[in-house]
Amino acid sequence: MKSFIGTFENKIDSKGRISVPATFRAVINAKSLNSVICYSSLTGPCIEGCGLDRIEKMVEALPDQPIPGKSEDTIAHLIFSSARELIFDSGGRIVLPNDFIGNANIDDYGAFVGKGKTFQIWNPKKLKEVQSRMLASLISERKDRLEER
Amino acid sequence: MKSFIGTFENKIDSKGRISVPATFRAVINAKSLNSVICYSSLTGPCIEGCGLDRIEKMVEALPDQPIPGKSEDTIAHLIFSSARELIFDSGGRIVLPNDFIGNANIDDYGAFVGKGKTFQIWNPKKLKEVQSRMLASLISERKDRLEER
DNA sequence: TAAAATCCCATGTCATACCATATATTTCCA
DNA sequence: TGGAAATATATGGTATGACATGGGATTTTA
Repeated sequence: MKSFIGTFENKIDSKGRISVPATFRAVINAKSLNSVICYSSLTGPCIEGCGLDRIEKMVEALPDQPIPGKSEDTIAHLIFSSARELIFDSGGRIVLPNDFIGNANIDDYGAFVGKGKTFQIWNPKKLKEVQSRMLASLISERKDRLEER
Repeated sequence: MKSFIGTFENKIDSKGRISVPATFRAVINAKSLNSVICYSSLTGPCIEGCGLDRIEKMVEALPDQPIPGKSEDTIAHLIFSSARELIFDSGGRIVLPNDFIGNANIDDYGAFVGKGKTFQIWNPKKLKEVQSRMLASLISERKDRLEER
């Protein structure tokens, strides 16, 4: 498997540890990695994650001479500065830093959400809210398009 | 055979296992795959399925930016988050996750419906209802068109 | 030296890989 | 052309191993 797909809900213990779903670990292992890179999402209350390889690609894509005010550059710096490498323990768990947990409003359970090249970690409750909102907007969009005819 | 065609009704056992029709398996095997990717349909009460190759194409097609656009993000969220790789056992069966079964209102039998590049799994009863409704609306549309002449 | 972070081992549950059987379908020979 | 053997397919059951999670030991840092 090359892509992160599926949703998996796992427990966060008192030490902030959470099991990375085995299928996600398989994606990472296929790249001969044993860690994930995580950072606070810029688009919503969740934690974003991916393999180190994707970060490196983002670095390559950046212009060498940063142009002040250029938004991609600003965004990249925001991501890089908050990103952390979280290494799997022998059981396939990672420790979620407190600021990440706080930013994502996570308490005792975390929902891993596959998004293809990346994944996200959500408060399960919040995730359901957002997803139903997304579904609703998709349906209303379709309706609009039909009515346009 | 390259496309999923035909309808096949198979039993679901107590573990959620169901035989994938041999002709569908042949389509998958022709791509040197031994699994199907399934996800809850966004358009009706059924399970959608295809080969991993189709999903990977979708992943590649999505722009990979630090901050994704809203509509791409919605699609990625709704499809990839519910998608799962279901691997054939030695007898050519897959295990249907419970949430898929619930979403599609399936109980003891599942109907595989070929749709060309994809297939669907339905509650056989529900499928008949929907199909007869489709047929009826198609006939009435034709009638309208004939009367216009 | 105390507190926190990291590593290592231990356990119960559940999924799945494997084997077995029955039914349907095809093939091949009389 | 008919019938029997061989094959493929669908379905049932079991046991092993993987996975998620808990706790303690060791190391690091403040």
